[in-house]
Amino acid sequence: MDSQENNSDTPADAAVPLRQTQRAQPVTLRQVAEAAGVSTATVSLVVNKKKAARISDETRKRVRDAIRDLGYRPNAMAQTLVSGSSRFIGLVADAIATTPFAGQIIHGAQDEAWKHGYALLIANTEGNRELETDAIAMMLEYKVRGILYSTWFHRATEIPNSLRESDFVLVNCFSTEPGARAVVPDETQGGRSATEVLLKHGHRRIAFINATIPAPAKDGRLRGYREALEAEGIPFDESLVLEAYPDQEGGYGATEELLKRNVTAVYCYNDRMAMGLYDGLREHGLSIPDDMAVVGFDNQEVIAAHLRPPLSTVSLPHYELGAAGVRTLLGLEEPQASGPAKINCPTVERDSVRVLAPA
Amino acid sequence: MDSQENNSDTPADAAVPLRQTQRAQPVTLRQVAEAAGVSTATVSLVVNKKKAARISDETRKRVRDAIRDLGYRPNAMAQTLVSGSSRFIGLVADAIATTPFAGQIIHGAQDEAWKHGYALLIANTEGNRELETDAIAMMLEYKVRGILYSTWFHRATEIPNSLRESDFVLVNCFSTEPGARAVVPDETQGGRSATEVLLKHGHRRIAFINATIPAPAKDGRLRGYREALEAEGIPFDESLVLEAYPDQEGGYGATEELLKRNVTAVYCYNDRMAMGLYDGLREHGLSIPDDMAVVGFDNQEVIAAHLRPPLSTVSLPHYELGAAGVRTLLGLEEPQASGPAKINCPTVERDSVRVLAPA
DNA sequence: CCAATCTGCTTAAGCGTTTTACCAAGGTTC
DNA sequence: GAACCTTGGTAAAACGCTTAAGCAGATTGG
Repeated sequence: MDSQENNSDTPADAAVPLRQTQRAQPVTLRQVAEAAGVSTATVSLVVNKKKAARISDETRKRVRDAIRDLGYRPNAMAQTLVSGSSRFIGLVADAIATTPFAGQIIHGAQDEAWKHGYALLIANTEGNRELETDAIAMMLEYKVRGILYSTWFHRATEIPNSLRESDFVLVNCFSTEPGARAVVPDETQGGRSATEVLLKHGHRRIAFINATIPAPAKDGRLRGYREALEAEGIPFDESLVLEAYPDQEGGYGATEELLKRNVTAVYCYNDRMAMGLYDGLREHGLSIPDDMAVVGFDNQEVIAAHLRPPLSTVSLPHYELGAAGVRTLLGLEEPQASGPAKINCPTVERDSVRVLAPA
Repeated sequence: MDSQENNSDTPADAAVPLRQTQRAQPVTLRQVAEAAGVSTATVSLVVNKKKAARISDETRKRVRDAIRDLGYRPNAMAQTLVSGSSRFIGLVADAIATTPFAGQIIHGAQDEAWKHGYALLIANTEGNRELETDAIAMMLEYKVRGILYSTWFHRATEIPNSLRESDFVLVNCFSTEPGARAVVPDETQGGRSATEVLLKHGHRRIAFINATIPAPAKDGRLRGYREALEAEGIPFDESLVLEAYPDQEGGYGATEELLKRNVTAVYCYNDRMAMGLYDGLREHGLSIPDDMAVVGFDNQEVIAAHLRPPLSTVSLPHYELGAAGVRTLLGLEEPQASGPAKINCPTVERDSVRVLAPA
């Protein structure tokens, strides 16, 4: 729709009054019809490029000229009203901006929705149940095609009741309820990948600093670690798994314990812990990756890419989650046999891991 | 609207078939009217709580019961169609997720829009002009109340032509064109505040590591630095202003030069530079804040709050920008005499600055 | 007891589209 | 030249809602 060109032969600033007229009262189909000397049906047929419709080229042109001259834009509300279904997809998020994560979900959802001709309607609930109900109500009133219900960290969730009135997909969260479609990151595969990066570089004694707080990520990332070790024939050694609060302080605080383990590499539950650990190791005069190889998890760009040395890590695929959520909603994704669809967490290799020098 | 309670006297799982019926064919006003034995006008009046309308309590109750039993939701499209103006505000962003910043703008805009009964329609253009035109067209077709046009970093911008067909406000960017409303961060005040944090703690020889790349921020933050010094009667010393690429590497690389300046404090163009500088200072065995006080700019949470020690900085008020954008659009903000409205950049004091020990 | 007012509701037009059914005029066919 | 088809269009209903105008019946005023 490139109808904003100035195709009149008046000077450019003549557009100003025109514009204001338009702003006050948008041009309708009827006006176009009158201008072109045809019925509204004809204009509609031309606008929608109906192949089956029999409209002469001459009339078609008259209509198109009128559209351009008047700067006509279809009223999507009216279209929706008659067609019955809107081109909206709703996205309700519990924390739009607490982390860059939610932003990525929005981004992925928006791109994918757009690709299929849908617009994204977003609402932020800040974890507030009442706001959430209102937000969902609003979306239902706008007759959205469906709703993406997302959380900023991977967790189990309850399905709000009003959500059931619409088609919906859980994004980055899941429910035990049968039949609820959901997409989540594949934590186990991520944990496996993180560990494999270390294994690939020759490390055999690898510590894992897990989180203290329970979460699907905690279990999955540990499972992946075990799986990777076992695939290499390395017996799982419980004493190499530490736990700390999953932030910088936690990583920093775990340094002492870690050094007692006599390992050559460590896999941290997340990048923030790795960031803290960097400080701890540095204080002990140890260098990364020579004295200790480190991998993180999450790929929090601002941190991981800019630590010194840049941190090898595993990406939490938020963009993909948003996009896959939309595809699932629209039924474009293979339906899962059971449980949530698991999205791959790709490895991001940087400089915090190097081939282990022979001892 | 709490209409999803199950108020029938059938068992709870009777809700399932009901739900599916609804999904197929949403309940309309007319159906409610029939169920309640009144006209659609009456239902409409009850739904919209028109005070002036004369409806008996008994009828009112019958209608409300019918609404609840049927799970009626008004069709916002139809409402919009008749009222002529939608309750949408569009937000077009050039980079939704490149940084957490855009997320904050969305968040602020969403909250404020919501407060005034508007829903946010977002589009991400990734800097692509064609996508942008399409996105704006879509918003115009949905008859948005107005459009927020935002950029992820503060800069001058051209106003896309189609944007003019609607009410609009530039957010985090501006145009030289007269009459274009805009909201931007007050870089100069921010620079002043950053410097004042240092001055307040007794520092007098304060370096400024500015960015090499031209931007409103570069000029404004420098101006603020000068103003703050001059307000304290400290002459501006050009040799204390360094320049580096505004990222971690840049900050790290500036360490040597900085140390030649014999200063007790440094104000960095942004947090990422400060992060790099932390590394550089640490390599020289210097401690923050004892050997060098540091302040940053941007308040990029993931970095600033979690550096060791946590970094004092100045906040880029993205949330406020989004919110102020909405208020400006709705005409709730005092109109600016001229130029963009400048939003305050608040100081965030952490531990990277301490009172200067007497020499 | 008639007019005026009030109460409680309904009727119907209209918002901007889409779409089905239909129509008139001209061209073929036989 | 009647029966048919084709072409190029139009008329009108419908989508779900709001709202101004109207209309009965009850109540009040004089």
